[in-house]
Amino acid sequence: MGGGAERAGRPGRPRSEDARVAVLQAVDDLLVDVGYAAMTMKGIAERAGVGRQTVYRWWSTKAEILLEAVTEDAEAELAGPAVADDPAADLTAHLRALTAFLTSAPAGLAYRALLGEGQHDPVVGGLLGHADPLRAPTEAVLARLRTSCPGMPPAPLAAAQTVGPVLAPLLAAAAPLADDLLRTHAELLLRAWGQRG
Amino acid sequence: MGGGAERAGRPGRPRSEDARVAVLQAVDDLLVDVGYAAMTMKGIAERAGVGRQTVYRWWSTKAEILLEAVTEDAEAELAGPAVADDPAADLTAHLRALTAFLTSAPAGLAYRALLGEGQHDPVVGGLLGHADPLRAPTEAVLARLRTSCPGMPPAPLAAAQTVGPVLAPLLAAAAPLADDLLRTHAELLLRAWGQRG
Amino acid sequence: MGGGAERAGRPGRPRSEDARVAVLQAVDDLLVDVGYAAMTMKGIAERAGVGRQTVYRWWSTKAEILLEAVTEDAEAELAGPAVADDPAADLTAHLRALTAFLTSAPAGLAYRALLGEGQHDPVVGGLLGHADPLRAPTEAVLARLRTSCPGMPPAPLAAAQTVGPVLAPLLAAAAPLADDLLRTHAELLLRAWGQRG
Amino acid sequence: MGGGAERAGRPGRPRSEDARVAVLQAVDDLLVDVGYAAMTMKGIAERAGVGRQTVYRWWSTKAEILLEAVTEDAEAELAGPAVADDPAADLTAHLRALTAFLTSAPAGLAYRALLGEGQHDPVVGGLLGHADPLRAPTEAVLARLRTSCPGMPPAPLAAAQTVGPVLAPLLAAAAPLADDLLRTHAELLLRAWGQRG
DNA sequence: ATCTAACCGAGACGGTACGTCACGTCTTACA
DNA sequence: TGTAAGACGTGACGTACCGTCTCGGTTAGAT
Repeated sequence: MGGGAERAGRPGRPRSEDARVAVLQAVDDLLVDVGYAAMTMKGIAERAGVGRQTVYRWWSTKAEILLEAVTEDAEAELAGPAVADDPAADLTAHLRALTAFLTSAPAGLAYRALLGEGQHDPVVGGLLGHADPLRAPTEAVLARLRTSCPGMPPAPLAAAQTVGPVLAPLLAAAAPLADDLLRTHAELLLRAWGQRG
Repeated sequence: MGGGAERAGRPGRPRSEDARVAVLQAVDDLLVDVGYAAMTMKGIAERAGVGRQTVYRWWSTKAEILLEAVTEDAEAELAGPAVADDPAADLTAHLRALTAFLTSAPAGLAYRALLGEGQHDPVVGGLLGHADPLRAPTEAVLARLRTSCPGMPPAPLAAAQTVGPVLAPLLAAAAPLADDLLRTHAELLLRAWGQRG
Repeated sequence: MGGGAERAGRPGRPRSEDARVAVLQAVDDLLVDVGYAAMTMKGIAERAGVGRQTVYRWWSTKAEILLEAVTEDAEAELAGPAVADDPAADLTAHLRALTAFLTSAPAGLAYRALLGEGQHDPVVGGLLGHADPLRAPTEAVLARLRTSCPGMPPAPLAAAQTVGPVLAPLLAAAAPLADDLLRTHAELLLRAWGQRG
Repeated sequence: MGGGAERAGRPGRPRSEDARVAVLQAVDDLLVDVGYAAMTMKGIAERAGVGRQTVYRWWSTKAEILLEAVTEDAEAELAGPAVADDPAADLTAHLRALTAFLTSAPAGLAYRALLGEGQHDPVVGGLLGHADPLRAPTEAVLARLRTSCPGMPPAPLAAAQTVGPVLAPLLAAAAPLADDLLRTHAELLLRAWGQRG
């Protein structure tokens, strides 16, 4: 991976931060310009103005580069801006942010591309499983709701019930849930979780 | 697509059904043997004992072949076997069948591969949107439940709430929901839908 | 070959003269339009409006078709038009006709193409050796000259000395001998042959 | 062409001389083993143990490779070994060497193949026109003869009269002139050139 | 002020899949 | 039987990208 542990006074020329940033930027650009499938390691190196070997030295696959490029951005873009004191409004706002992220944000497109690649390549699937950028924001929302939802199920199911109905139509049909259905979704979740099982 | 309209007494040698079947079988085999990513048009043709041009004549991409290979099988494997008279049991059984299909069945693996490809290639995404093999079985179950669920939301959301929480963890983390959580998921859905909104 | 022996009351549909002529015409056209190298059996059949199998039934290679198409034309185009009573003028006229045939006439281009193919394919080389369209006209001229040339060498060498200096620059450099050099060539030949060895 | 201008301290990995030599050798071998027509770029690359792209990087066609492979060899093989003081013997020796080269020497076979290809492909024809391997040796012989031949015509015709009668029967009939006719040919040439026009 | 080691760009290397083309054969319906 | 049409298995085409390697050069810490 690109990050890597810092190395103290090692001899030799240090890694070029310019090159690293140029590669990450090139990946972002290419994803928008040509799409994930048409993106190649060769193309990334050329777009970044970087030697091919330099790319291979720090990353193994385009998915790895994309994951690094996307990781920080995702959390920033998904961080619920203002928290309403109304649970339904709070949850609905999160669902809307999630939908917007997945359909419009560059990082969201990258995430969907990675998710797709994860179905083909188990290594990518594993990386995503450990570094799922959707998890932290979702768990933050659920933590706020937990006090008013005594019947909320264990975290994995609660997260799946929250995110799944938003994610699935996007992945399976490339069509997001309508905006009013997001609100209905939030209300139904809270109703189900409202009473102790 | 491989099917194509029937043609009456056209001149020329007719399409070889042998070749068509051999290609579809080869795709099934290769998906299991080498995985979607390592599957190539060249490899498909060779495994099928068929000319490369013959493959290209009837299909454009490996995704198209896979979609044809999988379409019929999917519905058969997902057809709810026995319908319990208990709604919760009925729904839970469907969710289990769905999980099993997606994690174990060859057609399920193919579906996930296609879903992944759909994130990269909009054409494949469109094909899946129109021929989603999960839709019909799910709507059949929901139709049975509708009488006892006066609060069930519109079909798109109801289907998303049913399938999404099962699908999302599989796609995002390659980890299915635990079996008991499927049961809890079903009960929570029925609770939310039980009372009129 | 296309010609073939006549067959008396054989059963079945007789060979289509239309198809035969269309193929020969197509070969002529294609040679001019796209050149020999780009000419294919498939293209010939399509240009002739004829089934591919029909071409293969009567000819094996494009060279064979071309040879049949060219054979008659060649002698006609090379038949010395008017015979001068001056041997030098007679010979020079023949050399000029030969040069014109090889550089300009469609049949001449076809002959050069066949000659080229003969270097690669011994079968074509053999066909040409037996059906050389240049031989008969050349021998006719030499026969007329023989009375005034007591030193003319045996026919193979005489023909080679006559035709070779015209042919070689064309084949090796795609550049014909200049017109006045043709005249000089004729005069030198006659001088060499004029006195008994 | 394979040669190319020398490049000073250019960046990047330099061209592999091993690969270049292997390709030229492979072409020589294949010409003998399978003939020109059956020789393919793919086959050349495989026989040379070289990537296909490497072949295409430096040469466009098999003819180009063959031309490079043959250029040096040709002059060496045709260099008149010993020069007799008798003009007729000198010229006859050259004609015999030429015949042997064209009928037996590997480079001669390659030259004939190129000559054939030149009839189909004008690019090859042009290359041959500029790099005709027969020209230099022939002109060397004619230069030696010129003092004793006051009637020798301009160089293009003299060369054509010398080489043409040897070359033409080989190309048109795949049959060389008989050995004694070569001697006769030389004597007739010298007789024609001996007296001033 | 070297020396050494790791980095950098460029680009050629042996491979392999791409999608297309033509090969020569075959299998139809029709004449 | 001959014919036009057209699909068949085969295999070369020329291109693109793979991941590796080898150049000349650069940039640091260690000597």
